[in-house]
Amino acid sequence: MSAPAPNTWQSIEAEVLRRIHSREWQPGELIPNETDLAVEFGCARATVNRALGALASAGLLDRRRRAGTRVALNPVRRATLEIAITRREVEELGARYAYRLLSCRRGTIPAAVAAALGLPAEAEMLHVRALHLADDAPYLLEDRWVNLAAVPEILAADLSRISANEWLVHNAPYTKGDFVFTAVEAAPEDAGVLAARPGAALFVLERTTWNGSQPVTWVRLSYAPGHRMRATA
Amino acid sequence: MSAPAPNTWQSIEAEVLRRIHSREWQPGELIPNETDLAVEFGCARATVNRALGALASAGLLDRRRRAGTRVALNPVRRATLEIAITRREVEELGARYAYRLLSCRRGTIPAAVAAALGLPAEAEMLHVRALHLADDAPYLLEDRWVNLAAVPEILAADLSRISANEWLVHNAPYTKGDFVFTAVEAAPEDAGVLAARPGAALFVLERTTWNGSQPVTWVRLSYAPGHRMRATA
DNA sequence: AAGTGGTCTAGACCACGCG
DNA sequence: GCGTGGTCTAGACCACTTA
Repeated sequence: MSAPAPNTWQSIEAEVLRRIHSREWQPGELIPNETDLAVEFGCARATVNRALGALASAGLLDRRRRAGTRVALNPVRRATLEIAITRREVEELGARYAYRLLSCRRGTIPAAVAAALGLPAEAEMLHVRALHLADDAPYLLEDRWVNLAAVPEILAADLSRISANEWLVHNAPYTKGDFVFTAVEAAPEDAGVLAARPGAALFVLERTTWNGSQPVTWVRLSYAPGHRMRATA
Repeated sequence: MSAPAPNTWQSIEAEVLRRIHSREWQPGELIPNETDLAVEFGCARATVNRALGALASAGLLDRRRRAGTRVALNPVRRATLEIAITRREVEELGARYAYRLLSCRRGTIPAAVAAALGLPAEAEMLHVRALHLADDAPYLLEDRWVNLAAVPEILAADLSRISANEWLVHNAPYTKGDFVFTAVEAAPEDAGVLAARPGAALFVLERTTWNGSQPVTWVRLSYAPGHRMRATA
């Protein structure tokens, strides 16, 4: 007999994963409870709990008190996207970052933005349009509305030097964010800024953020044609 | 004095988050170690560890052994996308799901697919094209290459009844997946299938999956115009 | 060398939700 | 009611990394 395995929670996670993949435990099937598995693996229940918790948060197990733990019938894979400051996103591509403020003024929001934020149309907002560049080529067009009731200090920021994106990340935490990814055909005015052909397919990310229940900002990021956003799971 | 808080790990996470947001702990700053925080909060170190671990995995703290825990200088927000079976995706929209197999035959892979999978060009592959529909309208065009060395059993599946998507989720687990999101202009042949105008902007998801080190499948999902993919953080 | 986070243990209590 | 997972505790050992 070799020495027993160290029984880390990762090793138990791997063993459980093996049993799922090998169909030893079938989709939908109830697996033994934590106490029994702890005995089988010769470890503490907390260790089993950690391993099963990780698999549950990965979508491979369904766990419910009293009802026990089952192998997920329809495993939902979760892909994690890392959303960094645009400046760092560009720098990590190995490109030189530049930034240009296009316009910045107070105004009232379009109905669609008001609806997304849950604000009245007459709310005091700051509208910012800015272009982010990578190696002098247009990289991303930022079209943003900031709720001045939530972040009045942004009026004192010099948005021609620091992007609203970066200023907000450093100065306006948010507790909740909604992300929507779409593809749109470039509108003529956006195409001009992005050096794209009108009608070109643009990858667009719309983000709405709240701090607690207070809406903070709505932003539409239109990437230059050909952009690829990566994720891993 | 009121009774002490129950000191769940969530309550400690919330308190640490409050200190970060309030700038009591500044970006880049070293925060007290787990032992000291456990004393301050009047709880076990494991509880502090769990709370700080959650914040670190959310990207708000940087933790390193010996070096301690710092407030992240550039918090990287992580958005989680749930990737379900297409059938369920449609059904959860409240629409009636339908599926149509367009073509299915063995063949050799294009160079780009071979490169993504890390396979030689002459690998034995199955090429599947299929259309997923929501309420009889084209929803998603699936263009897939399956590595027959990894999943020979798929030849026995009736892919005119169950989609390759669904068959693979239930029969071919993967351990690693790469996702790429882009926007492309609809090619004439794809536009026809999707009932879209040639040149329309399509939201595209390319996924490459491996089981261990063995490539399993490469798939390109082209959504009908107007598709919105949502995520939360 | 020494201090930090990472993890395991054994035990306990509790919240939830099915029957 | 009661079995399940969820969590907390107190203590211990270890791994990593920086000084």
